[in-house]
Amino acid sequence: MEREWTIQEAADEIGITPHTLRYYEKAGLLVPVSRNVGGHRRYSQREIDFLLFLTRLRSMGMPIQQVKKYAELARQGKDTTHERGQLLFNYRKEVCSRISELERNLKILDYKIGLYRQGWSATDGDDPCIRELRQLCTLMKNQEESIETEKDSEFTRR
Amino acid sequence: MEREWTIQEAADEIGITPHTLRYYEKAGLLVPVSRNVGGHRRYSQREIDFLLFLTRLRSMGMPIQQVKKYAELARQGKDTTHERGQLLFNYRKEVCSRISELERNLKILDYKIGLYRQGWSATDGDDPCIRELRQLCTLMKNQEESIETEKDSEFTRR
DNA sequence: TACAGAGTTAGAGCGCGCTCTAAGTCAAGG
DNA sequence: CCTTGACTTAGAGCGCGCTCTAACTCTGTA
Repeated sequence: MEREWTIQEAADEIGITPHTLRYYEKAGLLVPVSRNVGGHRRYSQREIDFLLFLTRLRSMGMPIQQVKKYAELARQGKDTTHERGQLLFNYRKEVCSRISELERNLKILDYKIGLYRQGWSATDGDDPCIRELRQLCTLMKNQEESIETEKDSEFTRR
Repeated sequence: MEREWTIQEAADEIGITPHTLRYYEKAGLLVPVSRNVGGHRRYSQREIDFLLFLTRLRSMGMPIQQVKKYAELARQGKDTTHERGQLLFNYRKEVCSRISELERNLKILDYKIGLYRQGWSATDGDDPCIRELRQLCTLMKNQEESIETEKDSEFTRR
């Protein structure tokens, strides 16, 4: 076996464009990939798998720089296992709080949609529950501001 | 009463900067706000409330253009009630699918974190469950691609 | 009245993450 | 061998959402 993929094949497999794949390489998300005699890139299963995971991180919203950090650690091998775990664990917390922020904001959206379903419009006068909505919005805003993620808290190798 | 807010006060209330507030006005998210004799902006409670809601939309990730669309409809008054409801309802669906995408990706993250907790590293050889992870990643990728939101489906004024 | 500090404008700049271009090289079927 | 299409590079461009600058004006307290 030892199958190899061209850049187009790899891109299709991963769900990005060849452009982006080269960009990721230049940006340091991957170590320069091997080439055939003519200088064309050839991707191994291992690289595809790694990229599949990196694109999951990206699609969760992890910034390129942080993905790069993770990739560099992974390249450095075993010594960085714990640090990588910590990095992913911290990011997990971020994702969780983003999810709950979305869910909190969704409540406001649902409240408004509810009003619209009843045919309400601002020109009827104030939103009947404007005070509640105002409170809700201000609350959300403040909760966002107060999210000071206490870092490195609970990830430990057991 | 009829309290008015300066741009700085309004910005503090809403949780953005005066710069951004002016930018929103220029971008058409608000109709040009009233001025005092010297030409300084003065915000009313009504405008603050409206902005509080718009910033909720923004922090859910709604693009400026779409927020603008909503704001324009709101300005046009009662006739657009249903359309505004529809707009918010469609966006609600988007937010929901983003949340579930995040949750699906979180599973992959948790899986990896689990491996790291056990002290695993890529240099030990392949991820012990690489086939599963690969499958999982590919699956996520495909689910993302196949989200073709059937628009305008279920919002109806009852 | 003076003066610090807050406000005004048009427009430039920036960080992010791609995305595309141009000009050239390689691969492979007929 | 020729041709077509995929690949290569360095670097420019872009869309988004702010964010800042410069040069100026207004406000309000001492």
